[in-house]
Amino acid sequence: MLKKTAVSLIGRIRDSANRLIISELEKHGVEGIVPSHGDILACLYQNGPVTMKDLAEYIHRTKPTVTVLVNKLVELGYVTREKDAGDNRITYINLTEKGVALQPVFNEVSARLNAIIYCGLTETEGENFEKLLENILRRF
Amino acid sequence: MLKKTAVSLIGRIRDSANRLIISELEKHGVEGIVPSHGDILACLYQNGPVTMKDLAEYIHRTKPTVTVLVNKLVELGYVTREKDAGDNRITYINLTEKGVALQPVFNEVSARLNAIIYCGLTETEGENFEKLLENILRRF
DNA sequence: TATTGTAAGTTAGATATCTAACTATTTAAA
DNA sequence: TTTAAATAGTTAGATATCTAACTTACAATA
Repeated sequence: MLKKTAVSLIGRIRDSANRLIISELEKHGVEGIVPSHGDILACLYQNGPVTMKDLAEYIHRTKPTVTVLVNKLVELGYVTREKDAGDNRITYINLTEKGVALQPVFNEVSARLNAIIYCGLTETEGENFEKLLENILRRF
Repeated sequence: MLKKTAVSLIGRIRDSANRLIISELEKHGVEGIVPSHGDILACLYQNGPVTMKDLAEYIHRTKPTVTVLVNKLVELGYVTREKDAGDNRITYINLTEKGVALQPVFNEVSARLNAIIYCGLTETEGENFEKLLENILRRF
């Protein structure tokens, strides 16, 4: 018998994941960073300098939100803004040394989070879970 | 091969679900209501008058958040506050007629959302999915 | 070339959410 | 009985998020 609790559970898992990320980062002495900031840093670790527009797409947030998030990361010294030489509308976001230095911490937090999510699942079950989530997302 | 995308997908499904709820409610002429307001109304539909404290527990939000959410629902005319006669610290939240009248709309939106989530799953698969989500949540 | 449109980014204003601090009331302990 | 502790709820202040409107720069078309 279905309980129809999936939506609620998904919301609560997201909340729990966000809290865990914030508290793990604080344990490593990193303060003022929330998961969306982490998404931005993750994008920069993977792709190098990225425009505001591409950042917004990557982290699935609007451009004004990304402006606010990047402002914060600039204040905290993790990234810098840089105007594109050819097209003056475009701003590239770059990691600073401090930003680069954060990568091992992020990998650790990420591993801890994925351990909680995937723990107890076989490889196949994990793959099926991911496929199921992808299919759900596609139906919206 | 695991992609380790589950956390990200869960976050995006939540965002999509929230957007769907808001847009479906607006289609029915209901404005200014977000999913957390819906959680409060759902609690009232199921349990009748409830205290602020119990509401907070039920919807997994803090008391100050519930205060804000209830303020909004009062402004919009869906609920009223009522002091407990015996213990003056306690406030009960009651549905108004307008609040009760919203129940069918909520049921419809809820059905639409669950159709998206559970569509394509057999009964057993749905149950396993719910169990999996419950287990993940328990591990945090 | 001038005008019109499009694209990138920020600013403004609103809101849900949190933590911390506060008020008011009830309960417990001295 | 008086004082201390616990409980219910709100207020204050901060922040991430959104939509709408704005600015600036480039592109296209007349």
